[in-house]
Amino acid sequence: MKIAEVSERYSISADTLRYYERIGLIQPVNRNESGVRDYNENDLRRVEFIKCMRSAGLPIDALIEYVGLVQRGDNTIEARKEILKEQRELLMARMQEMQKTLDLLDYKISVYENAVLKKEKEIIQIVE
Amino acid sequence: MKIAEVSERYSISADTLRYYERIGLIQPVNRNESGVRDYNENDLRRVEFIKCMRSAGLPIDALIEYVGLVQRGDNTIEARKEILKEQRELLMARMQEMQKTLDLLDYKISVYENAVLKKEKEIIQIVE
DNA sequence: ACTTGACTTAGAGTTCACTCCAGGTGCTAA
DNA sequence: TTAGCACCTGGAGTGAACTCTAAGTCAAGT
Repeated sequence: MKIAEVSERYSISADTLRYYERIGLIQPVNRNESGVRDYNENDLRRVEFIKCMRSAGLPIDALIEYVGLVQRGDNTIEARKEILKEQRELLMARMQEMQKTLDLLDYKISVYENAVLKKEKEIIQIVE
Repeated sequence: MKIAEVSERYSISADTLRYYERIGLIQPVNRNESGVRDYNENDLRRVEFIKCMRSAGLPIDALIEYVGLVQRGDNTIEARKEILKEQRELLMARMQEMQKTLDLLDYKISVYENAVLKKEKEIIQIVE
């Protein structure tokens, strides 16, 4: 599969796919005789994994480290697990922050709803 | 309260606090006779609000727009509510993405745990 | 009187993660 | 056989959000 189709399938620009490969976030993809990338099943699974991790904001350098360990093979399992666990903790922390913000947003929105209601009833109220 | 104390209290650098004020994310703070910022209760609440919103990744330009409307006063309530609602939706979407990633991380970590267990078993078998 | 240290400003620099560009190669189809 | 298109590369440019620097002011302590 050529880069355009991969780009289309995962909604990642071809530029970004090449960039990911250049910086070692995706392992080098096989080329056909004229040097054009030809993604195989494995490559696609890797692209999908990286897309998922990046969409949650996992930093590129942590992912490069992880991918490097995967390439180095079997006796890196413990180290890989540790990276994932660390990123998992960071992700949970961020999600908890976001939940707090979401709660505050919900509260503020409800205050505004009430303010609008009151206004409709011709009562003026100052809300911030 | 001077900038250093605000910075300390909310773990936001003084540079960032000044930057936020410069770009209109925080309303101009009163100064003492020698031009030094003196944050009052209101300023602190605004700083805390911005900190909360930024920690969840709400973009600065949306927040500037919101803060601008707050300053313009009462007949901007509907517009303010709309901004908050929009940001709320975006936030929820991001959290859902992150939940997917968290699930995948959990799955991967469990696979690694099993892999480690198997290796230990193999080693034991070899030893025995 | 002088040093120290916290504050001020405008503006430059940094980091992250892309995104774009110029110039070039190679397949395909009229 | 030439036009068009998708692809390639190395490197420059971008946008968001800070972060740092230089040069200066001011109040307090020695």
